Amino acid sequence: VFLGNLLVLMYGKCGSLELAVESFSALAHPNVFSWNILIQVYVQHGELDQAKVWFEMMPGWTLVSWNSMLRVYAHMGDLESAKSLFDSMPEHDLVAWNTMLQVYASAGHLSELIKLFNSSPEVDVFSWTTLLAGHAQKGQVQQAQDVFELAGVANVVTWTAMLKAYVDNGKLSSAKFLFSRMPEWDLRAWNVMLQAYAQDGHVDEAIRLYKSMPVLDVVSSSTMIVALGLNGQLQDAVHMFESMKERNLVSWNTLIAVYGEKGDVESSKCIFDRMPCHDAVSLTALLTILSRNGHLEESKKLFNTLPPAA
RNA sequence: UACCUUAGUAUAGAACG
Repeated sequence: VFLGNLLVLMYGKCGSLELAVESFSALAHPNVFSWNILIQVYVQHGELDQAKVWFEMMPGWTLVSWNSMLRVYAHMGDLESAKSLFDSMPEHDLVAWNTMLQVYASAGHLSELIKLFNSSPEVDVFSWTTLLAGHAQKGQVQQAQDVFELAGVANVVTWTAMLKAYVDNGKLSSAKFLFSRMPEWDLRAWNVMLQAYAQDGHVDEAIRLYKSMPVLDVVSSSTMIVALGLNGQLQDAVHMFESMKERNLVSWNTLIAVYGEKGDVESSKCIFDRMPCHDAVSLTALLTILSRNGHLEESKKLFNTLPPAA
């Protein structure tokens, strides 16, 4: 069972729901861990409704199960269900409180978030970071900064959340300063800084940072594609795309959008056709590009190929 | 003894402002 659990987890992390479920069903006697892992896998794949179904099907629950379900509600934005689950849980640990904080944060209920933070019996770096991000998301940079300074605990995630707060609110110089003072950097931190340069049109700085990064991923690349493409270096953007070893849906969608911004409808279409699969973003991107450039008929035609909505 | 849960990154549109 122990090894079987690990297997379910591994499949879940490495992409395949089917394999994960298969190995779950292969377990002769799944225990609470197995069930918790199964739910977790579904959450990671965004299959929230199914995660809930599994949760209700479980023979028994632990704190971890309830916490996982709280997270499901957080993702669904279902504040009421989250609240009532939280209230009906027989006990709460720090993770439960933190997850509930996250519920309010993702629902955008800042005042409730603050209230709950203040009534938490105990807080840690997770709680502080959630509080910080909650303020940032509402554009309250100064308050976010206050939280950052008040916290007294900060790890690379906290620093990055603060960095993002500056970036999202157009404070590039503060962002640069903070970035230079970070005790350590990881891929996400670099990517946020890259994004800062990209959205401000500082292509050269972006390129310099990109070249100095010890690790890169698909996020770094698509960020650079936008930076290059929208700032007069479309060729380089395309070149970067073509030389990517791994692409995901976002990589493709990004290039479609960049071509669209440049009014190059043909190339957008071409990329769209080359993609291995599409999602709602790819479709709406191409639809708007077509219609904005006077290809209304073609846009309609594409729209009509869509399966009827649920 | 061992396995599970919480915070920070990229792409389209729409709404609110």
